[in-house]
Amino acid sequence: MEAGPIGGGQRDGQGSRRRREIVAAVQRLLGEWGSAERLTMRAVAKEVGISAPSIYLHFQDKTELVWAALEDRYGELAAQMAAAALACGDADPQRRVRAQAHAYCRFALGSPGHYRLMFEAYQPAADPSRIGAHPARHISAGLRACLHSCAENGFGLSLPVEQAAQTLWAGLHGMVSLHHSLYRDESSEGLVLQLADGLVDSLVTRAPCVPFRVTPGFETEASHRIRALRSAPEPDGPQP
Amino acid sequence: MEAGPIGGGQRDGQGSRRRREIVAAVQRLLGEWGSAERLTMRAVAKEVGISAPSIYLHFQDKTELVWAALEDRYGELAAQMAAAALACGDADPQRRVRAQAHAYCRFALGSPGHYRLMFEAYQPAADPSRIGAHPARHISAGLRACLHSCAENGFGLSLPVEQAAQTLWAGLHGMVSLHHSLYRDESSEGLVLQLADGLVDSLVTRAPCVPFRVTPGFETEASHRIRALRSAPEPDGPQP
DNA sequence: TGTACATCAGTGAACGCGCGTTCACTGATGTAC
DNA sequence: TGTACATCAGTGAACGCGCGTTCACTGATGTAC
Repeated sequence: MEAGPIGGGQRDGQGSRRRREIVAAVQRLLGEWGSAERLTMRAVAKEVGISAPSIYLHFQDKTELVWAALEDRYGELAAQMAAAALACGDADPQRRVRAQAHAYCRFALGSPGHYRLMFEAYQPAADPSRIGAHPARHISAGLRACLHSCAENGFGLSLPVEQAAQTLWAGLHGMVSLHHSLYRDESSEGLVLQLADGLVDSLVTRAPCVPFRVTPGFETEASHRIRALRSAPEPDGPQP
Repeated sequence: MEAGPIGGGQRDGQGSRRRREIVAAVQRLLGEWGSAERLTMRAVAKEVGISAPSIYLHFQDKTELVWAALEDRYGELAAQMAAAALACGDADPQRRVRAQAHAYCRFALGSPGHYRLMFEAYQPAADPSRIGAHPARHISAGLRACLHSCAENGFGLSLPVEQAAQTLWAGLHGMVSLHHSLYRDESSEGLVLQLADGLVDSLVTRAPCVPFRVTPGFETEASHRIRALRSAPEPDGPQP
């Protein structure tokens, strides 16, 4: 079909044009369907317009294909969050946090198929060496940086920055996850965004009139532990 | 095998003894495995010590079996949360909220197989008339009641009660859900409980020194919408 | 008491399906000489 | 120019597997007479 430079083959570093077509088909199917249950090799092949065995000319197995499709979605989500924060200008940093939270929720609500696959770990990691550096974890980095800038600009945080970022991420994830699982056809995007706003407001107060409520021993021990999570496994917890 | 009153059959209202054995086997398998992926009719039958077709003598299909197993787990979780709150005596209502949050997290972390099936909706509702009254939604009722009592006892809530309860539930769900999906072998129960404590502290302040931060229009409109969620579906949201 | 029958939990074998993946083969293209 | 060969994307058919579920049958038990 395609005339390539040598023997009909066409490679360009990251892969052939066909390889990119296959990944694009996966993105389309995940976008159309709300989940990954029906994402089969045959369905992907049909979407591309080729036979299922042809996929194996470009991907070793299904895991590699799915990860190829997901990997740039993590980057896309991070980019959307960064763009939303940037669109606020250098104004109120609390509004930047809100904007990032909104971007996170919009992505999750707009691409449930991608989101569930990205954060509910149906798929094993393609590269075992990546365990401990799961791309999902980089998502909270933007939130953390934004909360940090809040703290530096006179806003009060109800928790230490590290813990506030983890709490905010978990809260947003919980909101969209419950929306996907239980409220799918009843709740609305607006309602989720309102919940997200309330969470941000609870974590970032306009004036630090209430002093830090530091969980005893958290900053000295647990935040180190949380930081360590991003690179290394760890034994059991301090509070049995 | 069993001598029954008529023709060997043995029914006692809720089902035969064998029916209860099958449900117990499902509970055991969900407890042993961290998920429901391997929960097949053949696996359940093997655990009971019977053949797979025998299950169909007691359950119409797999959906009915799984729901029979899950239904009492919702009640069990609610009971554990209520018991934890009760164990605090009539002391500090903020501590009761914490105790409930801890009970929620402990249940989720201790029974990941059950929890994921309960709140991630792999399984379609057995009884379509139940849509809109999913048992998962009753879980937040205990949190709501506790937060209400906080507000009545001089504690400040950073959000209206209704919204605070939804936010707390979503936050706890997000924490345990991320733990299950991404941090399974790295994070610890203690760390999750610390995060939960921080969330509770952010929502329930010891003194109402900061006035209610009411999302504009939330109490007048959205809280009615949230209440309505518990019984009826609804159209689209106000903030597109 | 014995005999015929009804009831019902339980079984082994199999059905039909969809899945990821493999395999022998095709056919178009480019190279070597 | 023609001919033999190499390369490689792509294909139809099939494999092996596990799944939920069905079906004809068994065998133990209790009842009727």
